[in-house]
Amino acid sequence: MPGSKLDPIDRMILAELQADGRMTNVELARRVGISAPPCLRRVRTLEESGFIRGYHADVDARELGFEVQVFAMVGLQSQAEADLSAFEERCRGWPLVRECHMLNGEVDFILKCAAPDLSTFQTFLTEELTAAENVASVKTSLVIRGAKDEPGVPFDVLEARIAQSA
Amino acid sequence: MPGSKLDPIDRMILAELQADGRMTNVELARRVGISAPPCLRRVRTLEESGFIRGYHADVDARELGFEVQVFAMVGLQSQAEADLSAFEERCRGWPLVRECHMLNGEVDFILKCAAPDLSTFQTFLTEELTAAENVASVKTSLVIRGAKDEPGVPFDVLEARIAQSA
DNA sequence: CGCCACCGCGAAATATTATTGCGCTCGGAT
DNA sequence: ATCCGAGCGCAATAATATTTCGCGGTGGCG
Repeated sequence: MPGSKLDPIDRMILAELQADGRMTNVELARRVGISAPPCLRRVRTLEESGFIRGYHADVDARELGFEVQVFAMVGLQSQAEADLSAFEERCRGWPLVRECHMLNGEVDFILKCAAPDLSTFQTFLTEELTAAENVASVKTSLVIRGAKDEPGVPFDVLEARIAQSA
Repeated sequence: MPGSKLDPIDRMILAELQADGRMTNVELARRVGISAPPCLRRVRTLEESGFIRGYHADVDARELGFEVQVFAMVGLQSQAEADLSAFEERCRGWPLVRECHMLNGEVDFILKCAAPDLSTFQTFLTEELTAAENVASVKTSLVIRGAKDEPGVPFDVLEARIAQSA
């Protein structure tokens, strides 16, 4: 069972750093109830073992002029592994594509895209995405507005789950 | 035109902090080519003016036991503003819902959900989401695997755009 | 029951970093 | 040409991160 190797303090650390990735180590240590050195050791261990993949500033795309956010549902002609991988690799090369997830169901992939304006996205859509090899269908939906955007792990759910299994 | 108030150094700072949110200020200053104090002043300004919304550790959900990721397409019965807001507010209250975006097209909302296992999600789906007031239809797609996940701004696109408009 | 190796912790010392204040320079406007 | 403001770099100080060291608790084994 993944997660079992983590004690409550580790999970607190993860929750705190997810909420504020620039918290100083002393503040973090204070919040989780241990002193700074072991706290830092725990953080390093969590980083090296892959529980923490990295730290990122959350930059406001709209403020920077990226007014357009689009979800694109992509269907492929062939779902052979080689063709799936090829499409994924192509997505990684497109800067406008920020996320690419493979799905079950009628649609093969969902892409989250960001663009400065509609025409930039349209150009990408018609000349790159739709035109790409093996792409059978693309359905796009513009994001009107965002209501919630908190990537990461719901630690309250995790704690509840651990409490019940104890 | 948003973004015009930022000079190339500011944009470099944003790009660096988006890539590594825990970079020390001296390292950041070194990379963008100025000394530490003005660099820190710029970062503070970017934070206060909202270009930087915050910093977050990127926690590996799968390692923590959240094996299930699902996209849910939700259609409502009424699209009156009050009903849309009510649904958004409900989404903010659901821990399993990590993102909620309002869309154009046939579907009203797309939700990105994370759950420890399928049965937890199923319970949420049937007893909470589908059962919620004003919800007309829900279509879900399980994420088989992720191929790209880099939320944020494609700064290379931004720079190209600024270069051409200069 | 007692002994010993093994972790993880905390306190102190050191190195690194953040932060503040000040004088300088470069452009733009009068 | 001169004034003025914005932004920079430098130096000093405060805060923080990081390493080192010794202690106490725990589990395995004689």
